[in-house]
Amino acid sequence: MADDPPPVIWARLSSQGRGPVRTLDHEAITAAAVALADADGIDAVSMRKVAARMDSSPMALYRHVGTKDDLTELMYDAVLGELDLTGIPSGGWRDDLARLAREIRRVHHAHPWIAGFGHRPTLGPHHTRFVEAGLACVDGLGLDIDAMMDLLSTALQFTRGFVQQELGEAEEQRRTGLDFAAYQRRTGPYLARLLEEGELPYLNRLVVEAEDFPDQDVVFERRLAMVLDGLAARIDR
Amino acid sequence: MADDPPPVIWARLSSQGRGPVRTLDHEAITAAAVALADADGIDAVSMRKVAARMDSSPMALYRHVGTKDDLTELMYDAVLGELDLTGIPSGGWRDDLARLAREIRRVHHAHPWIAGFGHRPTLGPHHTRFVEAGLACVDGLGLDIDAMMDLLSTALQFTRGFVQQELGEAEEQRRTGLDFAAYQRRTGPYLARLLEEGELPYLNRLVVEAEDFPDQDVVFERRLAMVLDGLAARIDR
DNA sequence: AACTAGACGTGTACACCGTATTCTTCTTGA
DNA sequence: TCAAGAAGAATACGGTGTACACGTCTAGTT
Repeated sequence: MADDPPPVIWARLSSQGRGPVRTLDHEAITAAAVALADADGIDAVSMRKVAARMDSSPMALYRHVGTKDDLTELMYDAVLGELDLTGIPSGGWRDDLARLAREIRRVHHAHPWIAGFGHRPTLGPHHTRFVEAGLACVDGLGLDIDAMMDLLSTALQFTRGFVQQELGEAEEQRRTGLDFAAYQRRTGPYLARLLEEGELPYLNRLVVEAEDFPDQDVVFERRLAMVLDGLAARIDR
Repeated sequence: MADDPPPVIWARLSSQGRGPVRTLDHEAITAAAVALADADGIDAVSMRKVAARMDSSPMALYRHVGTKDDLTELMYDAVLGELDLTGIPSGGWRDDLARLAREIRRVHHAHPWIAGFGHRPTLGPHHTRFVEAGLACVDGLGLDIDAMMDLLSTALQFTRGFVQQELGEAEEQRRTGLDFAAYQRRTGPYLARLLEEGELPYLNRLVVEAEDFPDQDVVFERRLAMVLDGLAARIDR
């Protein structure tokens, strides 16, 4: 046996053994990192700052997380722990999927920094719990597991795409410290010049005709309903 | 007048004036950065490495891009320039939107690093061209601009959500240098332990019953068709 | 009861990052 | 002719992730 690869982070969450009593554990570290990201954005999460927030030293964290990527994976799963899945599945697939989608969107609003994550599937406890709940919503419809996954994933992939775009601009404003007015002041002159050239009729219609500040909750519900209509057509087939 | 805010990058693409002849311009810088990202991933794109690739110095780039965020915006728009929009709109909204979605997915496969971007709307020439083409696809259906945007955005937001998940795992593998076998070797034992505990019936069904290596092209088309079915229901209403 | 293997946290160090500042060199408009 | 100012280079600063060596504390073994 040469080199066992380093096991996945979820298999490394060991308990107290030999040695000094712990002053740190991965849960406290994760919580500190999440708090930092919530307060100052994901860019503010550095091993040094997390350590400082815990009155510890940067390298001490590496006893518990292995690498910064591990920490971000822990952060992501921790946030998924805030999903409210009570009463799911209820038996009505459409309402259940809509609830899941709204919950996903809700935690993204609570922690906008997760929108930038790759969202690769992990084996974290909260993520697996979420997948279980999601597939349970589309069980009993006479579909095989692949078709069930199609339904669930389509709804959730749309949701994440929506949220990513929705929060992208907001996060950018927070990151650069510019509010929307400042953004418009910056963008306006160039936008005006573009429109004057007259080559962009639809961009022009967007500026002139589109609702100015649409309620994103309403927009989300409208588009989600369309997606769910598409799933319904598949189920009734 | 105190401090004009620095204008948006697209308004700063000046031409030669007084001073030494340029050896750099934003197009060459962008191309070098994109090539670097394609070859070694987005993390390899640093001002120093881009400069080195151009036999220049890091600070020379700042004559042309202002900030690294500007450079990434230029990179993103440059990649959108690879979208093939010929013949769009053709008059059939469903085929057109499907083509747009496939094109978006195609450029993501060609440049996987763009999946991690916030995708906030920019005023880059290729992005605006893309929006124009997209809205043209859903024009003439008797819908106002907001409803048109709903149709287009729903299709594209699903697409980006799909692609982001699809490429997340692949990018992670490339970044960590682990192929799928190594990933499974790493993940397998923990996954097996999870399944043995018997609390995750659907995860178990996924492992046992799901198709092992589904063709992602097929999966994408299947889900995209569902989404477009949902849009059709809205249009025919 | 004594010993020791190993876990825990610390300090230092290295290579790298984005970019502010300063400087020399070159071109062009007046 | 000449000054204004743009291009690019050099240097430097404060930040990053983390490798490595170290002293300290404890649980299990002898």
